[in-house]
Amino acid sequence: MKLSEAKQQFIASWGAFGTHWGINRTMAQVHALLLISPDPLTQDDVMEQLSVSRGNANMNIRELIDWGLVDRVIVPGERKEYFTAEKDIWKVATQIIKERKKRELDPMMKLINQLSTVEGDKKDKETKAFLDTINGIKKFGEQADKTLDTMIKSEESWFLSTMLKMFK
Amino acid sequence: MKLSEAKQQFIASWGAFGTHWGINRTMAQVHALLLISPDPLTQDDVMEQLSVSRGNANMNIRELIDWGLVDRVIVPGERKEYFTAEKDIWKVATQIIKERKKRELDPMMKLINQLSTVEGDKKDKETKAFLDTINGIKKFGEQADKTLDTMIKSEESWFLSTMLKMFK
DNA sequence: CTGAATTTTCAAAAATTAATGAAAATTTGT
DNA sequence: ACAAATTTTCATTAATTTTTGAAAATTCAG
Repeated sequence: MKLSEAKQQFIASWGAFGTHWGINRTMAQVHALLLISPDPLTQDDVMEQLSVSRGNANMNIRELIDWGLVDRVIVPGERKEYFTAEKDIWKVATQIIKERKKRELDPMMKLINQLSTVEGDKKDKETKAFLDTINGIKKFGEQADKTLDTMIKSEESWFLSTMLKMFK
Repeated sequence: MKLSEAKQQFIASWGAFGTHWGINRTMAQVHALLLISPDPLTQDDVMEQLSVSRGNANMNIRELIDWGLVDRVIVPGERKEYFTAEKDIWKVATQIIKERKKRELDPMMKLINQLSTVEGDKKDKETKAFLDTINGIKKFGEQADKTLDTMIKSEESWFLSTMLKMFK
């Protein structure tokens, strides 16, 4: 398989993959493109290589920056902004976990905690079933919360172990 | 907060939550409804309680059965089919992980393995960057694959122990 | 300060995804 | 085997999400 073909394949598949995870296709494609680019790219590079409009490229690049997956790079003597993606896939995973935890797990747990205060007779079948479900989710969420925090915090030690692996 | 209000809240939020995970709103709502129902429900119960059409209810119930999250229940002396959801949230999580692994991780790894055979000079910057990314994903995927298999096979306290192993 | 380069916004259009509901198919009791 | 009950299908419609591109805002060199 030729490189150009493999690149296209990777970008297309990463985009399709993203849609299964609530991420829009273009955003995932921009991320894929930056992941395999040795040097930072400009918005125009992204527009051209993915055949998307200026507005679309801009929105999705900013969204990736929000997610902490892409950084702006200043190139001395250049007016345009350049963008680059974090290449260490373990760091990418950590960052995604961190953001999704913040955006999804935390609000869900807040809601579950509210719902667990529902008034009603615990002898009532409907009430009991509701509370059993809510409390099950609560316990699960608390465990997930702790575990994910541990994972997120241990980031630095992964970096170290990754570096060690690199040199042997 | 009253039970009826809490139920509505839970169903609506679970539905919204689902959309962040590539699951359609109605499917997540049907799941939520069955999770908090002490007894099995019929398609008509689902249609009525969620105000959705027959076709929609039918499609989403079947999809949940495909995912292994909902079962048909035979009620003796009744013509209609009844449906019930697995209530143990740890089992629910395991089942979802199992299915997503099969539907998403496995195909992605197949693609990555193909792409890692790309021809080209490893001295070329573009080729090197591509292969570095692909190989990084490959290693990550292999580790994730093992870890998820362990999680699927083991009971209860898998979450913390396996996750910690993954990152050390 | 000026104006050209660049980035950002956002209303409208396009594309995608989900829902409806009637018809077709299937199941089951008699 | 019949027919009523129930489930499933799927073409059409509706809702949602994404993309476009031109205008507005911003940045920055001279």
